[in-house]
Amino acid sequence: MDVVSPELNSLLPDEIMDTEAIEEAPQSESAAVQAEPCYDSTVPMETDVPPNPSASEDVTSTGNSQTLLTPADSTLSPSRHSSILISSGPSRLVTLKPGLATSTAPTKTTDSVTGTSMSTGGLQKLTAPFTISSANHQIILNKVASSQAAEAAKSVAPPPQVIKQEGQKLLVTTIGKSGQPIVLQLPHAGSKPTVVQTSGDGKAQTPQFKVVTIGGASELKPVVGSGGNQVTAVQTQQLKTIQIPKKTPVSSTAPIKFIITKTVNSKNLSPQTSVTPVIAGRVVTQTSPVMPPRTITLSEPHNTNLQNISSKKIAISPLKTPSKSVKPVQSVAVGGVGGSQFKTIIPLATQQNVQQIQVPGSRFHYVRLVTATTSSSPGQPSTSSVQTGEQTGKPMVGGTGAVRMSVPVVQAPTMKQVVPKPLTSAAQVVAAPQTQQRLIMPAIQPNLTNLPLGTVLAPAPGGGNMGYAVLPAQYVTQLQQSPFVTLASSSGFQASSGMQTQAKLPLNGVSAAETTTRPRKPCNCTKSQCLKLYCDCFANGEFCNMCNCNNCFNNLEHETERLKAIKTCLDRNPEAFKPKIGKGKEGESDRRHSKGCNCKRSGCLKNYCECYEAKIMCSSICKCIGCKNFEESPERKTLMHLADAAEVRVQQQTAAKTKLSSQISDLLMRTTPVISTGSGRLPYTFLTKEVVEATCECLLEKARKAEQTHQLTSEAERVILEEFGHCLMNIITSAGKAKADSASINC
DNA sequence: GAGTTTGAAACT
DNA sequence: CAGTTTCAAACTC
Repeated sequence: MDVVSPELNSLLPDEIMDTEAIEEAPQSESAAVQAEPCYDSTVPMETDVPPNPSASEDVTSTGNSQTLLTPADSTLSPSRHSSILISSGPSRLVTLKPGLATSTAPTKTTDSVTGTSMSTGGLQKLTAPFTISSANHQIILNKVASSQAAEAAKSVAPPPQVIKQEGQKLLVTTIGKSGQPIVLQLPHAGSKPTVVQTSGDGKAQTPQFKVVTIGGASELKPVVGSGGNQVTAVQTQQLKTIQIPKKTPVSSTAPIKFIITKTVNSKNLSPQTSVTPVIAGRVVTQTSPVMPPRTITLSEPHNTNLQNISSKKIAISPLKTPSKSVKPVQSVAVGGVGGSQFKTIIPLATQQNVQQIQVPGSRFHYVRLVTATTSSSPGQPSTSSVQTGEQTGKPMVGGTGAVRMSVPVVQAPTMKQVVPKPLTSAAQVVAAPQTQQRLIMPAIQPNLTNLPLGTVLAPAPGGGNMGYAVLPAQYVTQLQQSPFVTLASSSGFQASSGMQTQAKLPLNGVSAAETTTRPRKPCNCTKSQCLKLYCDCFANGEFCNMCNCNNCFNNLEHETERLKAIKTCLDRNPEAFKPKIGKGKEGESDRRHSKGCNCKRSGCLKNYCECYEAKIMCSSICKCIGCKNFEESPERKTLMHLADAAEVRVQQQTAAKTKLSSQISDLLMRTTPVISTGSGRLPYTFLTKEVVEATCECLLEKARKAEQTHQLTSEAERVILEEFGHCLMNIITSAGKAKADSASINC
C-alpha cells in the first residue's frame, strides 16, 4: 500500500519528486481516448456486501447521513466522451451531475449520463447526473451538494492525484469533503502516459482491480493507493470499483460503487471497460433499467507479458478550472499483478471514524481508514427501505456496517513504485486546504519511487477527519481477522490517548491484551510525543496502539504533525525508517546492524545493545567498546546458554500450566453436565438436601423403633449410629457409581 | 514500582 | 563531525 498526499509532496525530499510527472500530468486531461462499448456484463467481482434486493431501485433512508447516488439516466450508454462527475453534498449526498463535468472538469463532455436522487422525508435529494468521459480518460467524481459547493469545487480545486499502477490491485478508500471531485484518469492507448511507466513489455495485460472508496459526503479527496503484484496468469478481466460510501455510521451507510470491468480480447487485445454501478452491494447489470453499465475504452498497451502491467492511470483530482494554477499530481506506478488472491476492502462508512489498524506480523502494521462522518441517522438499519426503481435517480440506503468486498488480488512481493509528481513546482506551494488526504506510511522510504506497500494518502495540514487508505488485500484480510480492528471500527476508534484507552477495553470479557496480537511492546514515551525515533512505534512506522505513552501524536488525529516528523527524520537520515537489521556485505553474516552499535559499558551483552537485542553479533562497523558480543566470546556463550536454558524452562512451565489447565477444564466439562444438579452443585456432592432429609428420616425411624421397643438409650444410640453409618456408605457408594457412569458416558 | 543505567537519537 | 543533551528502554533494587 502506498501513500501519497499533496502534503507529503511538499514534505518529502526533492529527490523523490518526479518532475516528469509535473509536466505530463496536465496533459492527461487532453488525452484522447477511444471509447468502445463493452458488452461484457459480467462482473468478476467478489463481494460480501449484502445484496440489496432493490439495488437498481431508489433507496431511501430517513437520515441525512446517507449517501445517495442515483443515475438519472438509466442508460449508461457507451460514450466516447464520458466523464463521470459524482458530486456529493455535505450531507453525505452524492450527486452525479454531468454539467459539472464540462464546467469544472477540463474535459469535453459530449455524452453524459445523468442521475437524480430524491430525498424522502429526512432524506436529502440527490441529483446525481454523471458523465463518463472516455475521451479524456477521466472519471471525475465531484461532490457538489449545492450550487455553492459546486462552485467552490470549481474555484478551489485540490491538487489532482494521478495514480498510475501496473498490475496492482488497487484499493482506494476515502472519505472526502464536499466540493472535491475525484477524477479517475483512464489511460489511453495512444496517449502518452502522464506517469512514467515502469513496466509494460508489450505483452498481455493482466487484470487489475482498483477499488476506490469515497467515504462520507462532506469531502472528497484525491487519494490513490496501490500495491504491486506480479502477474502469474493471464486474466482477461479487470475490475475497478469505485465505492462511494457515505459519511454515515456503518449501520446507515449505503456504499455506492462503480465496477469497472475490463475485458481484454485475447485476439485483438483490445481492452474494454464497462462501468457498472453497484448500489448497496448489488451490482446493477446492463439489464438494469436504472444504471446500465457504460463502456469505456482504456488506453493500455496490449502487453502480453503477464509479469508487467501496462500503464494504467487513475487521476483523482478536484475539479478545477484550467486557468487555475496547476496542482500537484501524484502518480503511483504499480508493479505487475497476477495470481489469484482476494483483496478485502473495508469501506470507510463509519461515523467520524478514525480507524487505526495494526496488522500483527505484517510489515505494515497499520492501515488507516478515516471518515469524516457527521451526524448519523439513528435507526437506519443497513437494510434500509428500498424504493422501487425508477428511471430517475433513486436515493438508496445501503447497508453500512463492515461492508467487505473481496476482489482477486495477487500477492505482490515486489515493491510498487510511487512517483509523486506535482504538475508544477508551484503546485507544491499551493497547499490545497480542501485536500485532506492522510498519509500513513508504515515504513517511509526516503525515495517514494520505492515505497513499500502500505502507503496511505494523508490529509493536508488542518484537514479534518477525511482520509483515504489504500489497502493491500492481505492486510485488509488480516485486519478483519483482528479483534482489534473490530473493536476499533465498531466503536468509533479514537486516536491518541482515547484510542489507547479504547484499545484496552476488554473484549468479550477478555482483556484486549489477551485477544489482540500486538506487533510490539507498547511504548512509554512521555516527552517525544511519539514522533521521534525514540519511540519504537514511530521508528517502526506504526501507530501507537495500546501504548502507555503520554501526549501521543503518533496517531490519526495528528497526522499532520506526524508527517512533519517523518519528513524531519528522513531529512536527518534517509535510512531512518529502514530496518536496522539487514543483510550485511557478502561474506558476512546474513544479518547485521546497519549502523553498528556504540556500546561502551554494557559489553554488548545486554539489551541496551541493539545488536545483542536483535540476537546478532557485533560486526566490524560497530564502534562499541569492550565488546563481548562476538562469536568466540565466552561471556556471550554463557549468556546464550543461560538464556536458552531459561527459555526452555519457561516453555516447560508454560506447557505444564497449559496442560494442567486443560485437564482441569476437561474434567469439569465431562462431569459437570452429567452429575451436577439443577442447582449447580459440583459433581460428587451428593449431600443434597434430599439426601440429608432421607438420611434424617432413616435415623428418626430407628429412633422411633427404639422408643417403641423401649430400648435403652445407649442401645438406641448405637442403632441410630449404625444406621447413620449405613446411610453414609450408601451415599459414598452412590457417588462413586455415579462418577463412573458419567465418565463412561462422556468417554 | 521507583530509581538507575544505558545507548540511540536529537541537538548544538 | 564531534560533543552534549534528551529520551525511553533496559535494568536493578
